[in-house]
Amino acid sequence: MTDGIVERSRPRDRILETARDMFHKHGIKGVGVDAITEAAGTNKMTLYRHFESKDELIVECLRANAAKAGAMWDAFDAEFPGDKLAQLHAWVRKAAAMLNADGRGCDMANAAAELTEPDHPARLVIKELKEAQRERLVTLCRDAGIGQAELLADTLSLLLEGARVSVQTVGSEGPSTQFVRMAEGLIASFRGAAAG
Amino acid sequence: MTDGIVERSRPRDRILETARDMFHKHGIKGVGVDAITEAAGTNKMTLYRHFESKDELIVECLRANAAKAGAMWDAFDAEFPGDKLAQLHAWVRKAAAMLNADGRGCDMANAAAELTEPDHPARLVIKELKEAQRERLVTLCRDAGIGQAELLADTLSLLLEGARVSVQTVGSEGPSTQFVRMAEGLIASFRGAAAG
DNA sequence: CTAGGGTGTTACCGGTCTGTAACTTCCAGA
DNA sequence: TCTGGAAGTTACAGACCGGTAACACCCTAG
Repeated sequence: MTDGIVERSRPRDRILETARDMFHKHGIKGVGVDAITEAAGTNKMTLYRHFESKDELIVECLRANAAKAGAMWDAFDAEFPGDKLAQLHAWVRKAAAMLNADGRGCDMANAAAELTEPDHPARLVIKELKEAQRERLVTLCRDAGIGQAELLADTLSLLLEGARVSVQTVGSEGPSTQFVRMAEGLIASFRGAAAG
Repeated sequence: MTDGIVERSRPRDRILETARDMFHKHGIKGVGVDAITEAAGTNKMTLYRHFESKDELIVECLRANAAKAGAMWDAFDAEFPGDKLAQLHAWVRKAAAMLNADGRGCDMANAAAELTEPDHPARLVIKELKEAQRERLVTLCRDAGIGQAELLADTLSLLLEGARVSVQTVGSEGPSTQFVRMAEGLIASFRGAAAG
């Protein structure tokens, strides 16, 4: 009974939240709409009144995930207003904390692995949301005064993405344990280099 | 008609090869055993005479993948016998080449994303095969005379793993384009540091 | 030539999947 | 109190899934 989340709220919200949780835990193709609606304390007809298909529900879940990630960034800015470097270090800490939180990787990456049809509606939003996240990290690095901001941001992105899949494949005791060390080393190294 | 591979060979081999190809392209849950056997030019009964279940077929495919990867390592050793550093650079080049080969990431990582049941037979072999690959890369780094061989190997692993999912999510024009640059920079940096 | 094992064929089982139809119930707002 | 829309219920369609049974075939080893 781990998939609860049946607090009283509007059915659409319950369905969205439950679907996010279950997609994350069991994968997209591993969860049927019946299971979602049951866990959300409602029924299939209500789901199809709010979402025209399972695919649209998937897309909506991905967007909701991105919104939550965006809120995380805003929290960094609120916690260290103006101090971009502190925000970057906060990003590293937060990323590492989420690594050990659960053994499931990034929902977008997992969705991309599952939804292989090249024209699946989810693929477009995955790409656009990932690009937005990259842009945000690049901007943070640049505003933190780092010279090769793009390269650092991309390296950190790949490291984190890799750490997530590593946790998923070999567990949290594998290479991902070194993520903070790698990331901090990189930031220090890039800070040491000449700024543009 | 992209899923062919119906050359005349023993049915078991055809099934295994076809399944590897189709799992890679369409994901595990995206391919049914009927589709595999049809593409392999045989039928479902023959499949179940050679594999006791789809899960066992999946495991066998993963092992075959690992064997192919192992052959790649042997090729490095044959091409640059004794020169471990050259083999490491060859590894980087090969990894980068495979990145742009197709937009699908690592089969093991994809399988781990799809097969969420914690006791799925595939999860065990994924972990053991990934750990073997890590061991091999660590050994190569160590034999190349790098001091912090484990840290370099783990960093390179995460970078590659991350690059693979990046290709899968935003395409080959994203952060993964910088993979070689990142990897070579890391190797140079680790070589510059003091050796144990 | 014959026997037997590997293979192919067809049909089927029970279950699950997404998605829909038709109808009832409930509840809030006028 | 009445009404209209949102939500719940039941049943179903049509497809696909993994897996099995029973039987016909073919080809090679003896």
